[in-house]
Amino acid sequence: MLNTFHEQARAVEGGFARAQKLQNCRQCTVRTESVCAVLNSCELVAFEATGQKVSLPPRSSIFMEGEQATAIFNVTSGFVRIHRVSANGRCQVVGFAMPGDFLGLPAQHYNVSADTAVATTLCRFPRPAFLAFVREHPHLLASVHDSAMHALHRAHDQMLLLGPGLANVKIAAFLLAMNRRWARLRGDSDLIALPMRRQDIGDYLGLTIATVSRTLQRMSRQQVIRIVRQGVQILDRERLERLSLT
Amino acid sequence: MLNTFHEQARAVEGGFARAQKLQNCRQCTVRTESVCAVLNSCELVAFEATGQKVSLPPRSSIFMEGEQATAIFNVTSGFVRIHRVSANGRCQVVGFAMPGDFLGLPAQHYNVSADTAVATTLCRFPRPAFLAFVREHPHLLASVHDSAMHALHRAHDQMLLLGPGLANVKIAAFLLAMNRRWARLRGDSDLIALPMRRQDIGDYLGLTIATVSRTLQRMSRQQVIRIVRQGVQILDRERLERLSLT
DNA sequence: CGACTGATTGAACCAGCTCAACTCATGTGG
DNA sequence: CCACATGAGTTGAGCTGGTTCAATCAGTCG
Repeated sequence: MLNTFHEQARAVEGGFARAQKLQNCRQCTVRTESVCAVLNSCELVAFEATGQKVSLPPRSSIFMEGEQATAIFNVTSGFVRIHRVSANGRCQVVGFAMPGDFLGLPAQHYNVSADTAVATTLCRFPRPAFLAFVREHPHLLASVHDSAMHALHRAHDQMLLLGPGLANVKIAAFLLAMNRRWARLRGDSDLIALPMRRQDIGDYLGLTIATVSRTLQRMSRQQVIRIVRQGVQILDRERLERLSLT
Repeated sequence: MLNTFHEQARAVEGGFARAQKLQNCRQCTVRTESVCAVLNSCELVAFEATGQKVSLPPRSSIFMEGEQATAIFNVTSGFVRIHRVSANGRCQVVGFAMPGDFLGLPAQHYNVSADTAVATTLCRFPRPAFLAFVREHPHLLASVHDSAMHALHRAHDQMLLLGPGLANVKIAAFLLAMNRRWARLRGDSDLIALPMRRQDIGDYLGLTIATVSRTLQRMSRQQVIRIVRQGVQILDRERLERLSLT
């Protein structure tokens, strides 16, 4: 087990054995959800050659705010928490990345930190190789740009939640949003996986861990949800939706 | 004076006389701050041909969330408020655009609303023409993408402010951020123009108008700032910076 | 001069915060 | 196998900063 951020960072750099050559992009289960979807099979082979596969244990750092951006990533399994720390020390989770999502959109320096919530696998593309590939394939840039626009849109969505508002509403809207995101990957289901900690939910919504816990428990008592290991189950979706609008 | 959103929208579409042919991009005062900066003078002439100049009175709509995106804009003077309205009716200001900023980054539909805070002039580029031009000039796409990444970064900055935190801190950080943005355009100054209403500042920071007003008045009483018409003057920058970190 | 919009100010209230105790599951080492 | 340490989550009591609601003030524009 890796214990310091420094060791964890080195794992991602490829210094550890868990980084392997990338193979079989064509069989990749999240390809259709990812920026790679716009590449044809020929381009995919060339793209594949520039990347490597990385497996990380839970709670390890992928990259940190302010670091030189040496690579961009594509999440293939697991769950990633993206956050920033403000001058006064408050941690703001600005998003969660799940399989198919793109990390570290090409800027000189990472402007957020990313770490794994659970065991996670990623495709890692060194930045120079990625930039060179993009120059040759402008439609990939268009796709990356689309992905950035989606990220911006989600950021705006989150702002609506972050501001003032009842904890009930925030949590309900958050649960429904997570449900929709999982549905895109795994199909509709009443079960919502929540691989992150209560603290992360709080830092995402601008609530304390105590309020998150109380609110979930209240919803559970009211038979709106059932709290299960690593997630919740929706019992009364209509009521949850009504809550999220109030 | 245009009174309804509908009339205002038509003004921007070019139905009114205030839309004119675009000229003199080379003399444009904000060109170096804008995405156009990457175009050489030859490209600039071609680009210029696709756009038109639009002048709008204060408090008029540029585009609205959900509308078909028919054009993209570049602010050349004035001040623009960008916002979204949540399901429960709360208005969240997600950003302000000032001269040099790009509006309506190319997506199928606008996903935010934009309206002018004061009299504003914009370059308007019809979407099809813009997309065609970008296809011919991939480095402009790169520039637009950079601009989007900046917008994403600013969105993350704002999230840090939006969450929990004392009104003092939010307002101080907001004032300093506005000061920095104006400094890029007009050079360093103690005067901070605030062309938006108190309500907009509140909707931006997740505070009510009452709190915004009280907080500014308190800072004024404490000789940290002086409240002037359409803005504030920094009297004690060091103290303001200390406040913003607390 | 009124009418109107925006800003300021006051008083009472309340949702979520703080702080702290407690539970529960997990893992560790003797 | 148990004793213990650890970390996450839950729950309680009291506090507080910002909200709400409402009144007042100050420009601005017919």
